[in-house]
Amino acid sequence: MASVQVRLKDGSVRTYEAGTTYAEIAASISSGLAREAVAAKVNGQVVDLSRTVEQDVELELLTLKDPEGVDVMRHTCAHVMAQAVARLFPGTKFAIGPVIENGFYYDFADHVFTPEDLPKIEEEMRKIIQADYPVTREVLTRDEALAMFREREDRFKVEIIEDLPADETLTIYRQGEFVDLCRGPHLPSTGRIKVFQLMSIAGAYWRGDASREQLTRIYAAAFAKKSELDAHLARLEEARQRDHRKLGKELGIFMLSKEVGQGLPLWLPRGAKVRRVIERYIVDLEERLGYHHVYTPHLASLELYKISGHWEHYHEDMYPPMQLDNEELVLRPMNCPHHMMVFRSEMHSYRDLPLRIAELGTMHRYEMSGALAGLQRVRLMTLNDAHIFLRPDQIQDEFTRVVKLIERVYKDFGIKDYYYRLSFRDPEDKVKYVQNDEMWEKAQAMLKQAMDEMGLPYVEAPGEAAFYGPKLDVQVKTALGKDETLSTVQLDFHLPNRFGLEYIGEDGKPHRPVVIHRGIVGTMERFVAFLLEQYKGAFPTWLAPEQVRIATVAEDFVPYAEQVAETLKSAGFRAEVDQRPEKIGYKIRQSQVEKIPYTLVVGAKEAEHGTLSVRRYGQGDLGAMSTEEFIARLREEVDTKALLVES
RNA sequence: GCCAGCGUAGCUCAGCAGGUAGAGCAACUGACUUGUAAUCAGUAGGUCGCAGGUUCGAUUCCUGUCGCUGGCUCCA
Repeated sequence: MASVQVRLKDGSVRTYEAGTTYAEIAASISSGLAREAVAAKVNGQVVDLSRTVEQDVELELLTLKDPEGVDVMRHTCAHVMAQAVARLFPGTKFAIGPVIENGFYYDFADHVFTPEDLPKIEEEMRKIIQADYPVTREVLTRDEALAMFREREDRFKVEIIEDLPADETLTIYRQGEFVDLCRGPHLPSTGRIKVFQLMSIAGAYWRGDASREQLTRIYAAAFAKKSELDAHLARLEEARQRDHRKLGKELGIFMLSKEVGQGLPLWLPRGAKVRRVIERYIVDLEERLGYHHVYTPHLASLELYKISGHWEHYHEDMYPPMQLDNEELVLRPMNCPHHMMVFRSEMHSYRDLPLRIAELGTMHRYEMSGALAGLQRVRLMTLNDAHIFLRPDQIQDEFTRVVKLIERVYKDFGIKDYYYRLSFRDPEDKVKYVQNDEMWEKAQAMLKQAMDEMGLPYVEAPGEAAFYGPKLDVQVKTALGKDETLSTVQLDFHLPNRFGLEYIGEDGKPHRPVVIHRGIVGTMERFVAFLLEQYKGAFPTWLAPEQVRIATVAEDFVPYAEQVAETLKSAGFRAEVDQRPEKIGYKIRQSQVEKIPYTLVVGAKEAEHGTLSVRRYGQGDLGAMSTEEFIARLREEVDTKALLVES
């Protein structure tokens, strides 16, 4: 028998006979490892402990302390769930059951699940785990596998196998009476599963394709320790508490109602105040940076969108045309064509470029009803939009300037948790994207180069581009963990052609400009939703709808409180007096619940000495100070856009 | 749009083997004139999302519809 050298994680090298299983190797190292190992990582690839070593390898034995070990457990747990479902609901068909963050899911068909089924499935899973079935691996040829799953009328598995190359060897895993087509690896036995909890039922399309069969997906969480599951559940609860829909309602930021229409938010006074501060901030900043803000109509002739190509590529997301007089009008889904027309309104010299046309552009998009979510996903939105007209040689400089602007703005809002995504076209998709291979290659390469030269990390996402060009998206996560785009920078060689844009070059001849589309704050709706979640509703002082609440200890001190409020308002701050005949404790509680940055308590002492008792949200009572001191403090906080520091 | 679940007072929620509803907070009235997270008492408020059906009788059961939630797809 040939012997092989196995290099372990600690660098030591041991010799085994070829054909030794990794489980046996684990046992030869220590009884603890024999007990705890769940899988083997061989030359970087995770495999079953039952596999054998056949040549010299690097070996790491994985336990449930390793994230990869936990993933193996999650995968086996998915099989256990499928086994439980097979026992409880015979005839259910199985699609796929992959591992995801914090757990796994499995997609089923031919059985309608209700939430009441989940405890039953969990109970059956516990029995399967208790029974501690060995999980065994078998290798089949493609034809054997095909025959097996055809026999079982498992249409999804059959389709998976049919899509694999003819010479592919396949594996199946068995545990007790259950068998599933699976690449593995798995735990040695079902009894090794630690803690899990079935979380929710959802619909999902077979292979993620909306034109295909809809399956029922059961999501589950699974961890190596109960404490980890508990922590996960606590995080979910925390997330629900910071959901912008809950906070937005509680704090009077916005409302939605079916009487107004789906996805059409009303900005309530407090939300409108926050939005106004953001709008002033970004417009002022952009004007300082050479942007020219314009106003253009929300309605447009359909002609305009035929010229731009939106009608061809984007009409499913547009409200249908209205026929009036001899005009067909649409609600605009984007501002780009209007800004193209602004550019075309006069002749431009190469010296005028870059020309930056900006607008808080309100637009309507017919989003699918199921996609709507609070302010995060709406049908009417206002974008902090701009179109920058450039010479080709200016692309990289200007792109860099825009990315720097994004970083500046994010810093001001304290946004730290984001990543860059280069969104490219899917070359296979001939319908969604305009067809011009050379343009796409050139534009995508330019974006990559610019990001590389700035030294910024990014991920690439094929199939995420706009129909007219690639883009850089800034991705953030919502409280509930969904990825969404906050800011976007898009490179466009297409619309300038469609609109026949020209500038006169140094050579006195007309040239075609390039356009950068960009949204920094993105849409006001999504941005405020994001901020609500990020700040847990406690806006920093510069953004807070009400910065100061003045609470009177008794009615006698209302005149003094009014005087203080007047002083603060004339200094440019947002202050209100709570003069109701309530106890001071009650007023303070209410001010705290409303997450107002500062609460001023005024009574006899303050009125007599002309001072204020200052309470900071998140910090508590700061003691007495003069009105001047307080204004200086406020001014400093607003000017520096200080973030809330909790003590 | 699709699959599943949910829809009771302004808000958060109870209730109902089918006999036309209840709490807390908020609102309003009154008393209390108050010192750092909820003073007390009282009043008012709901065709139980909407429309059909079953039934002597429906908030409760069934169907449809609208909306919301989770997920899929899509997207700023």
